[in-house]
Amino acid sequence: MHLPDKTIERLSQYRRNLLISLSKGKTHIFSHEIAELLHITPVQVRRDIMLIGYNGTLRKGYDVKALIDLIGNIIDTEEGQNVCVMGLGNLGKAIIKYLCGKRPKLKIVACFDTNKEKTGRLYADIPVFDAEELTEKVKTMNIAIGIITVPFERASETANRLVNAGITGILNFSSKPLNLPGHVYLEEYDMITSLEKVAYHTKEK
Amino acid sequence: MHLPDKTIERLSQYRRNLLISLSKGKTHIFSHEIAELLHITPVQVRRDIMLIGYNGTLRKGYDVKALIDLIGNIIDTEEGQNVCVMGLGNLGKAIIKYLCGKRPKLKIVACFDTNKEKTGRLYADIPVFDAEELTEKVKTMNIAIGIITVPFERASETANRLVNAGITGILNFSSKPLNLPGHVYLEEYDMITSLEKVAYHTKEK
DNA sequence: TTTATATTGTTATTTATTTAACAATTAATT
DNA sequence: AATTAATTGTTAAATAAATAACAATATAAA
Repeated sequence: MHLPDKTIERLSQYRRNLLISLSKGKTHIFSHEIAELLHITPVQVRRDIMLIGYNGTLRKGYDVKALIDLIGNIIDTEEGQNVCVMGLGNLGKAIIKYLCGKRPKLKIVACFDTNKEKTGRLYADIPVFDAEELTEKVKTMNIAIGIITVPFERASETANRLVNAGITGILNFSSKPLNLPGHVYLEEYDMITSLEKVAYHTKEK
Repeated sequence: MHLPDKTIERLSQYRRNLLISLSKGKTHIFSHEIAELLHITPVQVRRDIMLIGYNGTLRKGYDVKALIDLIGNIIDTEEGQNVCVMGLGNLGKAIIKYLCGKRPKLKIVACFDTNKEKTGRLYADIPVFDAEELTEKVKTMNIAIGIITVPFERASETANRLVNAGITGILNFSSKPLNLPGHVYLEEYDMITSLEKVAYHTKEK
C-alpha cells in the first residue's frame, strides 16, 4: 500500500489529536470534527482514512480508539524504534526535552557529542556518549534513527558516520543539505527557511 | 508576480549557499553547481531563477552577487523585520541562539514569557519581557513576526495575543494547529510529525 | 572559419495533491 | 411507513509542482 507523504504527515497529526479526544472520553468522531481540529477539510480527512483502508460507520463516524491503533500500525513498528541525537547544543537539548516521552514507540536512547566536557554523563536522563562510540552504541543499543543538530560545517561528516554505523533514517536540522545513499531515509528541516518564508509572506500582505 | 511556496523555500536555500560560495571567492555559478549544493536538479534551479526574472549569461552562468541581492529583494524588506519569540523554554532558547545574527534582515528583538523568574532580564542579549507587555512592545519595538514555542495547551491563547497585538506573521512550533484570521500568515512546524515521518519510511525500507 | 559542446530559458508533459461531486445508506423525524 | 437530513466512501476534476524536452546561442575546439 503506497501512502502519499502528505497523508503520512496528517496521520501523525490525526493520531495526536485523537489521543486528546480519547482522553476526554470521546469514543466516536466525525470527519468534520477531525478536520476542525487540524483546520483542514473533511474531504481530506475521509480521503486519508480511505487510503489507509479504515471504515467508519455511517452517521456514527469513526471509532477513535480503533483509528488510533490503525495509525499506530502504519507509523510505528511493534517493538518501537530507538533514536539518537547528534550534538548536545541548544537545539539538541531542546529536542531531547521536547521529544522524550512524547511517543512511546520512538525512544531517544542516546546523545553523541565531540566535546569531552559534555560526554560521559546524563542529560535529562539520556546518556551522552563521545561521537567515537557511535558505531558501537548503534549496534548494542539497536538505534535505527539519528537526529542531526550539529552545526552546518560538521553535518555531512556526522551524517556519514550515522550511515556507516548502520542507521536507516535521518532527521537533519542543520541547514546543510545532505546527500545520502538510497537505503537511508532523509528528512530535512531548516528553521531559517521557515522563518524566511514567513518574512516573504508577511511582506507580501 | 506569484511565486510558488516551494520556490520561496528553495530561494532561501539558494541564497545561503550562494553566500558561502561568494565568501569562497566565486563570482559566477552554473545551474548544475547550485543544484549540486542542494541535491536537486539543474532544471529546477533554472526554473526558479526564471520565475524571479533573473537572467544568467550563457556559458558563464549566474552572477553570484547579483543573484543573492535579487533573492534578498524578494524575501526581505528594505528595513528588515523584527521578530519576537514567545516562550523561553528549551525550544525558545535554542531558537534564539540558533537564529540570532544569522539573517541581518530578520532580527530577534524580544522574548516573552509568563514565568516571572525568567522575565526582566536578558537571554543571549535579548530582553525577556512579561507576556503582559506584548501589545506595548510589539508597537514600540515595531515587531512584525512572532515565533511560538509555548506548549500545546497555551498555543492558541498565545497566537491570539500575537494577532491582537498586531503581528502579521507567525511561525508556530507548538504541535497545536492554529486558526488565524486571513491577514496573518501562518507557518507551522511539528517536530514530532517530522520524526514520525522518518519512522514510517524507515520502517518501510 | 566552421563545427562541436555546454548552458540557458522556456514550453510541454507528467506526477502528486487537493478539492469537488455525488451515490449509497443509516438514523432521525414526520 | 415514508420522508428528510447527515454522513461516509469513492470517483472525477482541478490545481500545484516537478521533470523532460528542446530551441537558442555563446564559447571553445578543430
